[in-house]
Parts: sequence; structure tokens; C-alpha cells
Amino acid sequence: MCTVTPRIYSRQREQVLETVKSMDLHPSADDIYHRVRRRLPHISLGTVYRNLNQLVETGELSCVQDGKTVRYDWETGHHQHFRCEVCGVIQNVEVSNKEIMNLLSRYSGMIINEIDLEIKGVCGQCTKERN
Amino acid sequence: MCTVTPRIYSRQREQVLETVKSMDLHPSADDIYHRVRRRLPHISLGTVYRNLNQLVETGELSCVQDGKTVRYDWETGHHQHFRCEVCGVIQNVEVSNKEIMNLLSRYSGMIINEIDLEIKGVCGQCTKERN
DNA sequence: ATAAGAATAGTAATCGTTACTATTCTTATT
DNA sequence: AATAAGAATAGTAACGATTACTATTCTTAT
Repeated sequence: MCTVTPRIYSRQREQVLETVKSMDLHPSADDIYHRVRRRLPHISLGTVYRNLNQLVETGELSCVQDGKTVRYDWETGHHQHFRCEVCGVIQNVEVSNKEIMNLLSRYSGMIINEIDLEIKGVCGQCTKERN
Repeated sequence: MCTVTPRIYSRQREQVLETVKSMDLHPSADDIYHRVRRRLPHISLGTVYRNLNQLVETGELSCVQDGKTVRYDWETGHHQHFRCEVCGVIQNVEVSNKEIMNLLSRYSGMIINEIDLEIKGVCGQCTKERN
């Protein structure tokens, strides 16, 4: 039996989700707040946070920790992150978890549930601009 | 010519470093503050933060982001982290960067400087206790 | 002994986020 | 359509981690 948390429609949640989907990857809650306010000028920051958290819980969005701030992402499939140390952009990259797990085979006492890989470097764009 | 940032001795910095070295891995700034106060009861939290940041900059300590708080580590060599989702412990694990980089060979536009891998799961201790 | 300027203690301020509360909105039922 | 239960909201206060500020104290080269 599959109990779904009862959830009521709200224009605010709809707009938060639509807005994240319309933005480049990895906006912060504040970025999203300012963008949503174009459509719903009276929405409050707390509402944005509450809905973002909920949407992450239900798997409709994913998120990454970026220093002390959380950034959101409409790509929810399995992926890892590349962060450019020059311009700060975060790009999604795909590395198979299975391959990473193979590298960890020597650690046998623990159960591995999730792998978070962050690659830091200089993105393609910034590499070009440096020359 | 190698210019070293002028840095003056301070009992506080010495104790911060000694204290981190004497603690289990990954204490937070606040953990360290409370421990250092046993020796230097008048040290201020700001001083602990300032010195921790400095010690990380000079490579005498390393640090990991843990949610919104930073945790410190006297192991400065190359290593990755395993985080237990049950007890919250962070353990250092070693995975060769070269092997991970091989998995990323398809991403050719970017320059990779650093790899941050966080593995989440259940640690050996918690696995035992569950049975 | 002295002077320049690091470093400090203590406090206020910042930032991202969560908690609280009175009010408004959604929805199932009539 | 009217109603009632309880989600969700706006607005504000509070929070935790961290940084900034400032007058005072320490360290060190001279």
C-alpha cells in the first residue's frame, strides 16, 4: 500500500517549480525567490524555502551544497558536479556510480548508499579566456 | 625567492593547532573552541576561527564542509570522506585521484584540479549494531 | 627600551535558513 | 453554492555558523 503525503495545490509551489525548471541549473533559493517575484510579487522567502525543501523531498528537484548555501537543480537523475574555480559555475557531469564503487571495494565494513563527487577545476569557457 | 607571509607567534594559534591534533578527526570550530578553553579560558571564538582559517590556508590543517558547518582535520594528505548516515561520523578514506580522473576522461574541455568525493552510507559500527 | 604592526578579546553584524502565527486558500462533503 | 477541516501562506522573529570591527595587548626587530 502506497501512502502519499497529502499535498494541496498552491500557485506558489507551482511557480517555484516552473521557475527552477526555466532557470539555468543551480540557482540558489534567493535567486529563485527573486525570479518568482516577477510572477507572484507577494510571495515570501519562507514560502520559497518551504516549497524547495518539499520538492527536493518528493524528488521533483535535486540540490547541491555550495559552500554554506544550497543550490537547486531540476535535473534529478544520477549525476555529479564539476565546479569551476574561476567563474564559479557548477556543471553536471555523469560518472557511473558502479565504477566509483569499484574503486572503493577495499572498504568492506561499511555500506555505501550514495556517492557525491565534486570535481574542481577550470571550465572550458574559462580555459579559453585565459589564453 | 620564497616570500613567506609574516606571521607572529601566538599562544592561541599554537593551542588551536595542538588541540586539533589531539582531537579525533573532524571537530567543528565550536568543538575546538570549547576544548581550547580548558587551556586558555579567555580565548575568543573569533580567534579560533581566524586561526583555523589561517592554518587551513597554510596547509597545516584541512577541512570538510558538513552541511552548513565546516569541520577540521589534522590529516592534510590526499584523502576522501565517508559519512555515516546513521551516527554522522566522518571517516577518511583513500581513493587514488588518478583512478577517479580516468573515469572522467571523456570530459576534455575542462581542467581538473581537485576531486572531492563524499561517500554516504552506514559505517561498520552502525552496521553491526543494526543486527 | 622602544616602536611598528600582528594578534587578541569581546561584541556587533552578516548570511542563509528555519520557526512561529494569524490569516487565507484548497478541497471533500453536503 | 455553503461549509468545515486542515494545508499553505505572508510576514516577521529567531537561529546557527561565521565574519567584521575596534580598542587593547603581544611579539619582535631594532
